[in-house]
Amino acid sequence: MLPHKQLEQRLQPAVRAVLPDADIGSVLVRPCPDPKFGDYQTTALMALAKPRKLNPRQLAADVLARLEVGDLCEKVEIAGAGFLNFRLKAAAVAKTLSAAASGEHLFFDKAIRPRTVVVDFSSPNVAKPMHVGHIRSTILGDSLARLLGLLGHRVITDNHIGDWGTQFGMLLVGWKRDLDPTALKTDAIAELERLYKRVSAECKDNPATLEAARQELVKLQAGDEENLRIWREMIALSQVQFDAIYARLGVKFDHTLGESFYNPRLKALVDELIARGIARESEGAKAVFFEDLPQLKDTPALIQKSDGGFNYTTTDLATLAYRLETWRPDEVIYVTDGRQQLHFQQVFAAFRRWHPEAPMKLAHVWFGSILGEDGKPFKTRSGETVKLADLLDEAEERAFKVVTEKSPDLPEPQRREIARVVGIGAVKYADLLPNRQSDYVFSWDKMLALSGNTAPYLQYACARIRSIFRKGGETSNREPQTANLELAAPEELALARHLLNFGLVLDAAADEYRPNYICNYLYDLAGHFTRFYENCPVLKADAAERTSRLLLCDLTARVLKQGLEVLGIETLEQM
RNA sequence: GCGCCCGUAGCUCAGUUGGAUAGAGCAUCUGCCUUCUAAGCAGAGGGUCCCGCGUUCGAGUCGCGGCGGGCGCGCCA
Repeated sequence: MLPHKQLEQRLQPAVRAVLPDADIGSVLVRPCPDPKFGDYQTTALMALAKPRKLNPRQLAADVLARLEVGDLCEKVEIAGAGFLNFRLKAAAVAKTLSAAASGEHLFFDKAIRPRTVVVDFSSPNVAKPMHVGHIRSTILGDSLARLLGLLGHRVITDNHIGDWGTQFGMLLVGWKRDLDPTALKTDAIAELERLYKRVSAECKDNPATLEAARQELVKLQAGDEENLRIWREMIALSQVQFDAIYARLGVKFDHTLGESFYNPRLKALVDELIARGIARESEGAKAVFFEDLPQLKDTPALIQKSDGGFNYTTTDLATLAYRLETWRPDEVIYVTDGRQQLHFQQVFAAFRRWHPEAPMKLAHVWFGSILGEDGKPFKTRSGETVKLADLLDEAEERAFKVVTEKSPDLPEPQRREIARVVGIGAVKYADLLPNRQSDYVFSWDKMLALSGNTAPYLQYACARIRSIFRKGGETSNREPQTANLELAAPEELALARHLLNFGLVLDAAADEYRPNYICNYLYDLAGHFTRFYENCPVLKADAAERTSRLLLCDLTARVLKQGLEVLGIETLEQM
């Protein structure tokens, strides 16, 4: 068991003995903000003392009197207003490292109660190019899915693509009137986009075109065979594009059940909600009202339009019902931008009324918008969005220039491969590092930066470690020599102690759906490693020290690699 | 009008049950490659955490009121 958990396990009964009514679940042990205070601390005693009007330092002393941690820690200190500070014995740190080296754990624990979690993310639209607007959902969602999986949960990823809706009326008009088969072969999405824009523009000042689009849509919805065939082809062509992007990003889905998949369920859904009094007619449409919810009382959710058509609230409700009956999940997570907060509040609230017995947690994990330098939603100068494929190309190209500059002797194919891993990693990391709820201003230079707190910095640390093993003729270091594990230099101790906190960070990131905690942890880890690297020679050290340091290097590399893997970022042997 | 989010160093941003002297990156300046990869390291400068009041032993974090900005609010998704 990890030291901070052992401390909690011993601290909690001690607190209970002193304060029998206390909620010991709040008695947690966390890393100290500054190593001068110790390795771990608890601030819980001050919080417990307050409502009881106890002297917090006296309470700390009383708890301390009942606490036996001498095997793990140096003398426990009561500090400040009532902090309890723990400093691990070097032997306790070494023991945890040895356990990790022998494969018992990698400084984290699997969930005690595994859950089934559906993660809904990415959701691009058919017939449109994937652009930078899709990147956050895709990368954040993928990372959360990986993280939950690593922690032992059963994860189901589902790409709820936009394969249905009014845009298909216009696309069908364009396809029938103006399709360029050659262009379709060369770049299907560009051709579909061209058709859509052309018809869409025409609709604005030509009512006849608008009517034609409406007619094509009605025919499609009525099951017209030709329109269905064209529609299916557009989906297939789009899927090719999606797959190409996902392959580059290393993103995989268990299911791709688009909006159209739920069409057959929508009418019955609305009928049931009406019959049960959950929805009612309003101004010709059908809507769910939430008079009893202060947040939503003025914003009913439409589930059927006055023309009989359904909208995305209807589809999302049907989707939830399908997921409930198909996978029986404990939780469904939606990863979308923050502008859909109201929508998901409505969907969740409506679903609760429809299926009050369903035990699943519903989470809307939202993120901020990508803005242009003018502070408005991001577009290029010509008004286009930046295509995701172009962004990835540029990332790899810039990385290739740097690799070529730094490692001119490597053969080109290897430099290309390094550039791919570095470039894609940089893009992902740039997206995962900020707090997801912040808006951010898109900048090529920031997105593609290769120095400072970036993925390449972490990959570089990995590559340096691998280089040590290559130079030392070591393959890996799976046989720990516990007796020889010496943590003497301050840089060694700092690095070792930081390794112990990997699991704390993974748990926090999963609880709050915030992979940026992992980014910051890994950046600190790489920093600790680099300082160790600068100050503690490994291969030139004496036998015992060398063994000890190789072990430290190996564990660091494994945590870095695992951490980056959770972020969906690859590592390299050399760069 | 109602609701959600944001305001932290010149710029971009972190900041884990409220916790100890608020941290990074970029940019600027000074050092460090005959020693395991300098995509790096060491150091310097840089702060009214938007303002005010309140709760608390303790507030960037919680509450209230302002100011400034972004977004959303029935037939698009």
